[in-house]
Amino acid sequence: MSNGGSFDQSCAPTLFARHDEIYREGKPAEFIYKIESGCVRTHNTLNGGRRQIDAFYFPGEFFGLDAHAVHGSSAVAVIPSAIRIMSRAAGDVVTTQHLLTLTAGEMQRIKKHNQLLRKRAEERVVGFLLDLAQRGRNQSEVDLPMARRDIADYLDLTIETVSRTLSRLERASAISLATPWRVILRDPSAIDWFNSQT
Amino acid sequence: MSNGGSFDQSCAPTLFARHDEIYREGKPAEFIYKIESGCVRTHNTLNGGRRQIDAFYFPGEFFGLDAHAVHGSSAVAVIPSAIRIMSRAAGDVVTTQHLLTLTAGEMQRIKKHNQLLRKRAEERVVGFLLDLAQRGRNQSEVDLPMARRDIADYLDLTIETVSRTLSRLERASAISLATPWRVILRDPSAIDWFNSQT
DNA sequence: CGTCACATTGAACCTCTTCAAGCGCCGTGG
DNA sequence: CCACGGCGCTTGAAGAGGTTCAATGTGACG
Repeated sequence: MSNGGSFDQSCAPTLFARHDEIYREGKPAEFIYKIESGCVRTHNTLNGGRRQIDAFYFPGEFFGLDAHAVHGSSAVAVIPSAIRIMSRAAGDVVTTQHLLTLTAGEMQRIKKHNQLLRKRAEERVVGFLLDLAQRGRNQSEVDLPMARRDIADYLDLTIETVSRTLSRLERASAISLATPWRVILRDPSAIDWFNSQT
Repeated sequence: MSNGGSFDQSCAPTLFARHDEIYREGKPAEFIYKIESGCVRTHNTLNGGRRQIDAFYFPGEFFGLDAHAVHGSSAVAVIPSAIRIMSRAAGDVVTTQHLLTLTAGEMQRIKKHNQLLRKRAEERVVGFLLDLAQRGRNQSEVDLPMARRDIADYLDLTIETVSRTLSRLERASAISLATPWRVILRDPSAIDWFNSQT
C-alpha cells in the first residue's frame, strides 16, 4: 500500500495547540491532513449533548477523508500537534488513486472499530490498547494522550466502566498503569491473538 | 452523485437462489456487484461461530467494495436475487473515479451503521426499519426478506430482543406486524426526525 | 396430520449504567 | 510556603436493559 510518500512533503506542517479545532463538522471538505506529531480525534456531537468519537489519529496517519463535500465530523488536537494540510482538489498532488487508497484504508479502520463496538466492555478496552500498541513505536508500552472521557466516547462506554476495566486488568496482571496515561502491556503477544479474532 | 448509469448495463445479470453464496471472505476482490432484484447480506463468521452481519443491500445498490485485494466478508443472497457483476480492474468500464464515489458511499453507510450500534435496542430496531423504509419504494410499509437471526446479527442483539422490541412497538401502536416479515409504519414522518438525529 | 424451522413469550441472571462519594494532582492566591 | 479549589480518575452501591435458558406458538411442506 502507498504510504503517501509521493506527496507528503508538499507543504510545511501547521501547529495546533491542545484542544484546537482543525476543522468543523458541516464545513466543506477541501483538504486532507497528515499528522507529523501529536494526536487528533474526530467526533460528532449528537443533539442531546452526547458526544461520539469516531477515531484517533497518530503520527504518519491521514485524516479528513470524508465521503462527501462536507465533513461529517469535527477534528480536534488531543495534544499539541503538527499537521500537514493538502488540497484534495483534482489535478493537485493528491491523485484520485491516492484518495481511493486512503479512503479504502479509512473504511477498513471504521470496520475494525465497528467490530470493537460489538464486543463486551473488557474486550473493547483491551482491543483499544492493543490497537494503540500496534500503531505506536513500542509494542509493550502504550501512551494514552487522551482523557478517559475520550476513550469512553470512542468505545461507547462510560468513563466509570473504562476506569474500572483498566483497574481490573491491572489487578489481573494483564497490564500495569505506570500513570493513568501510561500503560504497560504484560503480554504484547496478545496483539497477534487479538488480530486473529477477525 | 453518480448512480453508476454509465456502466450498469455492461453485462447480463446473474441469478442467485436463496442462501447462495456470491463471494466468500478471503477470496480475491476482482468484481463489484449491483443488485437488480432481491436482497443480499454480507457477513463475517468470527471464530466462535458467532456471526456478524455488516450490511444488507437492495435493488439499485452496489456491494463488494472491499478495501483491499481480498474480500473482508462473504456475500449471500437473502432471497432469490439478480445481480450484475462487473470487473473492477483498471482500464475497464469501472473507473477509479467510479470506485472512489462508490467506496465513499459505502464508508458513509458503515458510519451510519456504526452510530446505530451505539444506541439502545429499541432505537436500533426503529432505525433499522426506518432505513429500510427510506430505501424501499413504500415509505410506510417495510418488507423484511431476512430472518430475525439476520436482523439480530446486524444490530448486535439477540433474536429474542429483536422479537420482543417489535412486539412492544406494535403494542405501543408505533408499527403493525401484518406478518412477521411485513411491517407497517404508523408514523413514516419519523424518518425525517430520526435522520436528523445525526 | 406430523414435522421442521422460525418466531414469540416468560423468568432468572449478568453486565453496564447511573448516582454518589472519595482521592490525587496541580495551579492559584493569600 | 501552604491552603484552597477545580479537574480528572477511581471506587462503591443500586438499578435498568439485554442476554440466557426454557417453553410455547405458528406457518410451510411433505
